[in-house]
Amino acid sequence: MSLEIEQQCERIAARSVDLVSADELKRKLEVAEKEGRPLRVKYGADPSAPDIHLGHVVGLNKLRECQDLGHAVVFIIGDFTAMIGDPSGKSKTRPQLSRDEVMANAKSYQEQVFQVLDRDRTEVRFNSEWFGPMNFEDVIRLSAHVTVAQMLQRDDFAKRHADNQPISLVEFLYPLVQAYDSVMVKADIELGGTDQLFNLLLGRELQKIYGQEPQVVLTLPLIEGLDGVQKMSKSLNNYVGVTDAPGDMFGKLMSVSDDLMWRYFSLVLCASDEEIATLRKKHPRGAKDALASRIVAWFHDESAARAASEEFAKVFSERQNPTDIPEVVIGADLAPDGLIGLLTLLTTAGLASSKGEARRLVQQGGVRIDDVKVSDPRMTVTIKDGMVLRAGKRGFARIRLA
RNA sequence: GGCGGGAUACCGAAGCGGUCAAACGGGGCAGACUGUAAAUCUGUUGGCUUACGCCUUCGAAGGUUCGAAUCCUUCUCCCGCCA
Repeated sequence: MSLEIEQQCERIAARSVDLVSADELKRKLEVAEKEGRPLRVKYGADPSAPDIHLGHVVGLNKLRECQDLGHAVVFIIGDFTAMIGDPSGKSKTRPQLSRDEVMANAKSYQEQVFQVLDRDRTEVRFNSEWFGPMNFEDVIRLSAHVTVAQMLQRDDFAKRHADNQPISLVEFLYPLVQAYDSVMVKADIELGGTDQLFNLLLGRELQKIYGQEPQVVLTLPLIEGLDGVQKMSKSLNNYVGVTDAPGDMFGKLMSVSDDLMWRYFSLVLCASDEEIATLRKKHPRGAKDALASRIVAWFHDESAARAASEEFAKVFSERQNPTDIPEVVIGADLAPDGLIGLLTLLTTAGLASSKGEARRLVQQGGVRIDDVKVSDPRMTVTIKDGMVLRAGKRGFARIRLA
């Protein structure tokens, strides 16, 4: 029996960065088993952006593992927080959202989340449930529990304070809000990215103050985005969304650097070290194809993954035209006698946002008509119905005459 | 309340009367190469124009000047320090 606890502990701690503390976790697991109740694993989500990406999946995977061990996930949607506005990791204040926006986001959020989580072992809560009814007096009482010095222990606060960067009072309130969530749901474990460590620990402090046993804190690595350096986030546009179309998803994953792909294998696909060691022996191109295929298959299906892989090879390895090319209808008014200026053609086809950009594309040798390179920006094109215009590696349009 | 600092193109950041559509870095885009939309290297990166050139842009509005991102005035916003 105790061996089993040992194993559970290991499973839960796998891939994690911080665990506060292993002993407490063990004890909680023992008590839970004795009492025959699941542990409550809390995870907070910010519904200010409606779509989840692979960065979130890292945490969701861990939650799913906990569920598979028989525990319960308390998934908190920070609807109250989002309506106030949210300071992002870039230390900028996000715009506040209306109730309707938040609810719409929360809905699509849940749909996506349950592609990873087990619905039956998940309790979804909105934190407006307890923050909504609070009045200002309650807020003051709550904030009295924490000192400014404590707040300044948080790394980014300390840094910004030292650099004379502004810190809004509201930002001091957020960790408190999150910590109070833990009190309200009586969390046994809280999970978050490494940037959440302070907030998670504050949850422990607050729980103690409210006479509860402090939650175990578990942090997971923040996965780097497509740029390979900064953490994956929507605002940096370096993310792979779980709702991305199969082709886009596959392509984005193929653009992950060779070094980074192993982290994706581990954190997104939960591949074991042995499995990764085996994959490392393969050609990186093949390993990356496997990575992309598996992720596409997960969030779409096998056939979509196969199709995406084949399409990718066709377009980027063999430099052929893709199977589906968006069609652009050229009106007769734009092309009298079927003649049109090359630059006008490129902009109306949506392959360049201005004639200047179109000219640049042509001059740099990035434009082809029916696979024939064109290099004169001044050229006039005779339109043939069905001709394929290519701009750069990814821009395609099939021209249709009106 | 007092004092100081700042607002420049997608972002960061130079420039401090003409040679500024504005250095440099990042990002983006393109090309070469390749195993890929990896890595690396090169080019390019306000709009219109075949081009000469023209137009818009340096927080906002006025002003000085032959000429302003650069000087003056007012305004708006942001930040810090001392109270």
